[in-house]
Amino acid sequence: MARLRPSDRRDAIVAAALAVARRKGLAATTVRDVAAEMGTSSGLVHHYFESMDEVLAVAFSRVAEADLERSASEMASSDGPVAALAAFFRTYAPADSDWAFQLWLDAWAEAARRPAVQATSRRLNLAWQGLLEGTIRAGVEAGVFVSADPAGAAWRILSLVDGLALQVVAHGTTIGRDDVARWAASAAELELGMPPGTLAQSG
Amino acid sequence: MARLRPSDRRDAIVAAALAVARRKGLAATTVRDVAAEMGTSSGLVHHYFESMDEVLAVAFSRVAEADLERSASEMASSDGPVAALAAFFRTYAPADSDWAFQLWLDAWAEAARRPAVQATSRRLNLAWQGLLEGTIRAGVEAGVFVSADPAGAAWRILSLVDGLALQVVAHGTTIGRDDVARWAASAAELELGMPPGTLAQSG
DNA sequence: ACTGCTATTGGACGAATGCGCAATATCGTC
DNA sequence: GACGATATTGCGCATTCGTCCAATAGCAGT
Repeated sequence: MARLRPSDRRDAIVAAALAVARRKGLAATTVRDVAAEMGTSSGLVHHYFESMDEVLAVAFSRVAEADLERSASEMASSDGPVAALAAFFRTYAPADSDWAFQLWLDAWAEAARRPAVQATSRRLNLAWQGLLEGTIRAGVEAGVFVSADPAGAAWRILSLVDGLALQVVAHGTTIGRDDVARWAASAAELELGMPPGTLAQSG
Repeated sequence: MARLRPSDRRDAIVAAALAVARRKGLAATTVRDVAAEMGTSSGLVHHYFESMDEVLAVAFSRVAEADLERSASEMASSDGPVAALAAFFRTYAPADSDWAFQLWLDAWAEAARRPAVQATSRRLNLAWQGLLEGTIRAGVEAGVFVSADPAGAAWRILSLVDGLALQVVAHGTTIGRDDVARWAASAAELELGMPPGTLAQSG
């Protein structure tokens, strides 16, 4: 196969791993799968990554990080905490693509067996929570939110969205994507002491 | 090893599989593990089950079903909807054991790729939601809960608990088991229009 | 054109997996 | 106590896994 610059090859390996993971799941993605997807030999993968665990962690991290940054930038450019919170619900992963959230499901399950995946998953979840907590604190300071425990509120809102999205992606029935958005928003209004419908108007 | 009646042996195999899964996780449970746990040969497992997949599916279904029935019976024998709800939070799986919830994580991730797992997972999740919805309707009727949408409220409470427990089991930090119980209960109080602390007193 | 660096190859290795099968042990029945 | 049915054994087979390594091939700088 063509000789690539190291940074390009690393990207190619990660991209190939994601292509396979999308088809077979993160847990079932093997070194040989990745090599075959790229059309190269399997030894090449270990020339760039210490272990398969690391490949999967980096692959997962790439998509998850991109989603996080997109939400973060949309929230940062919003006009005030209420609009930022609305932007959060609008851009949170499951809204636009099921497969990205399926990757989260895979990562959560694999975390118990793959240290690198667990570290990445935990780091990104903490980042999401921090993003929310910061917005909530800003809203409390601005007088538009009421919360005695911004950190806990952030965990509750994040967990609710994850739990609801889980039902949609894993089971694909009874709950719809629009239910997730609507219910999560109304729960947030309740949690943060906003008048019902506030978030819907700002979305 | 002692010669057992077929139905007893099947039970013993499933029990052994669960004992191993408790230690290593369901995905990492092998035929030889199960045999060693029972103190028998590995061939015996295949004499009773078509495949290892079937063993794991039955094992998962057994614990999940048992947890559900235990909660259902505790809730049914409770004194009124408030006590029933408190019983739900008290007996819901992640509260007492991490490993059972790891089974759920595995199941949710695998659901996308294995129809049999998805069917079982969906059925049991629906049962949990139904259990909650029934309790909420009873509470609304009795005048102790306020809810315009009992079905949605049940999904929100269930999803919140799942999402919080997920953080505990998958990442093992930042959030503790007691946070899950406390936060879920207070969110339920908010959701169902109960005075704060109501559930803690009934727990 | 030559040379040094390294990206890439392709297979070997050991460990682990699910599964199948002939041989053996053990029970209930007559 | 002998016999038939079958529960149980113990190992072999083919695959697959992650990892490693010596050999090869291709590019950059002189």
